[in-house]
Amino acid sequence: MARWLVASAWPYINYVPHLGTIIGSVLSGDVMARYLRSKGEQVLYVSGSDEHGTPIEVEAIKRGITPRQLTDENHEKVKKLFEAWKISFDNYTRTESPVHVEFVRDFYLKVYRNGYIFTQEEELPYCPNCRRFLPDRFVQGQCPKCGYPEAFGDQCPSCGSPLDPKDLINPRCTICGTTPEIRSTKHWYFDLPRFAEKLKKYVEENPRLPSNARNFSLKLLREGLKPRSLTRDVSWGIPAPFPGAEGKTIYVWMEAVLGYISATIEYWRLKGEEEKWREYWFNGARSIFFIGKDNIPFHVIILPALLMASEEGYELPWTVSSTEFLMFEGKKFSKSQRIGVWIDEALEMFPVDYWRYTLLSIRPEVRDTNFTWELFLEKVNADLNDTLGNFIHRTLTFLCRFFDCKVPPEGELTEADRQMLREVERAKEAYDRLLGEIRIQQAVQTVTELARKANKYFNDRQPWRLAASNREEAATILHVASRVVEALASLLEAFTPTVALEIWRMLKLKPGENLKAGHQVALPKPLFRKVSLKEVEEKAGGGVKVLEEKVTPEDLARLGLKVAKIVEVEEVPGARKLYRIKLDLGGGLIKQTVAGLKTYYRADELLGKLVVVVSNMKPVKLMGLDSEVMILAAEDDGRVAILTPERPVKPGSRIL
RNA sequence: AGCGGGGUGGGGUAGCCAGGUUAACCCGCGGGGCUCAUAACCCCGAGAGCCGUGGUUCAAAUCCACGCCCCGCUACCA
Repeated sequence: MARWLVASAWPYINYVPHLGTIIGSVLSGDVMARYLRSKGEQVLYVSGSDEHGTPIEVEAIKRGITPRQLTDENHEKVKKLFEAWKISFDNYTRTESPVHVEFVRDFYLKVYRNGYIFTQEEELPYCPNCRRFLPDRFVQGQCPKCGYPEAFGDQCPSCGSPLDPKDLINPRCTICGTTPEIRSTKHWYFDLPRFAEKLKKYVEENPRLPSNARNFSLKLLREGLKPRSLTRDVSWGIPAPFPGAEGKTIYVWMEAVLGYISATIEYWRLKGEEEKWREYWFNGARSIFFIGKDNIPFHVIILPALLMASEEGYELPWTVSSTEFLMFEGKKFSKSQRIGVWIDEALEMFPVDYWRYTLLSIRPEVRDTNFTWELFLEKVNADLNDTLGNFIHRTLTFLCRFFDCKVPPEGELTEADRQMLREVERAKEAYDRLLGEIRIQQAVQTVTELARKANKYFNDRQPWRLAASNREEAATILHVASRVVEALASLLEAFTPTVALEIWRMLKLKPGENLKAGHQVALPKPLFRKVSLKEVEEKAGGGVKVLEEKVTPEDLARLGLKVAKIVEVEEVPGARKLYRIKLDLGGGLIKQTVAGLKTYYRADELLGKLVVVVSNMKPVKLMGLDSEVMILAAEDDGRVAILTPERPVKPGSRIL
């Protein structure tokens, strides 16, 4: 029998993960681990907290604690959260684990002795005040290409040009603001290009890789691999084991990917079976990695190359399930802008299986998908509550009301009954086939679809009509319906484990046990409840989530949209983009605005123009000048056009 | 800029790799049925011809080319 290692990407724990992080990694991995276990396979599911590196060090400094204190705290928190999310890890460990540290050092020493590591001097920005070398992201300054003042050392967010920190004008350290200097430092490199041929073969000959992972990796290989730097001048990390590398640590990415192995070792060491981990990494063991698409190079290129470089004969990743991204209400999840839902707040709002079901049913397998509250309501109310929950509840209630909560015997099956039982088998087959291809989204749908068919069956057969007149036939129908409930429990286990357990409990069965005629079930209680938009609004309030509201004519009226005529345009001393503009709003009313139009319009172009304004803006001061209204303009990729009435109307005309 | 992934009824998705019955499913919408069940459930109907153009083919949403649009990546941000 094959041994399976299920692995999910290690969350970087400078903060709690959000919904997008876990659907691609730990939640998907959990489904697969549960599924394979249910098939009787030998499965080990591992992951852990990724806790080294500059961002965590900086976060700790900000909070006045040590990095270790920070990660101790966050690791405990995240670990507990994953338990609450019912993620069935066999080992959720961390990169500070002594087993990991020891393994990484041994591993790289081996790779070093095998001759795949070399050193090189390079020049990097160094902050004399923080006394540290700065990663590119930690240097900010003016972009040499477009002049944007807040460009990062690796890229300008305004014009998109890739940059080198040395090119920035007036560079500064983002931690303390000091001007960095360029210092020379020596670093150790992993000779990745040496594995290009073998990697190409690996990718090309692995038919299981999803197309995004495959194509992206082949593209990287076509473009040519570069040596990967292995070390950093950062104190918070695993000390590099190479001779002469005192004071250097291993770059976080390059050690965290080895965590999959160290977590396996740690698991078996704790069990007292020191050598057993090898069964999960050698001799035909199969590994499945669950990651987001941003992680493809590390799992399809770098990890396999490192395994090759060890020359120990490790099995390479059997497949990598790389999802696209989950968006939140049409936007990227953003910690700084508070866009999204984090896994701690999610559970404070609704039961874990509401989330698991919704996320799994929109798992971004083909393209980016979008989480919206509207969608959440649809999944919970229509799928879970109305379809699944109601079918189970109506069946068990019927059973208790008419048959003393006892499962009746099968009796004589009609074609419709046989058809229903065939649908159960068909659903199980589809479920197996789809999960075998790691198509979780479709597999979830298969289960809901079965419940739908069961509702139809129940309706068509109308057992309530027969309960008095033809008790035997009614009995047969309820026998069949009960078996569907039983099947739903096992099919739901991987997706919504808490609900599955609850169904087993109501059936008074142990998970996986078969239902027999005469078996007594419990009085049912509803598995789900409906969620209202209002409830979401109340719970999700606090500015964390944004609900898309439809606008009424009254809302439009609130803006006080009016036509106004520009009667005066003046430059604002000292401002690069601003004009001070006076507008005639009709009836002798003159209001002033300060608008950023100077780069788009000359003063004489604006003078006399009829424009659309929001007349009841809350006044603000810009460059010390009052701005009371706002001129509406359209923006298209850097070009700006003022809105103006299509034929002349009186200033002050209302806009409807 | 280059590269990768996409553009399918009003909304959300599947189908595309392995071309082929009336383009599937959920929500929503209009009408009807049932009353066992959590105002649930079931049925019927309206609504797209699959971004555009051109090609390959007996046959294309599915393959190819070009164009337009969206998202992401470009690897010392984790």
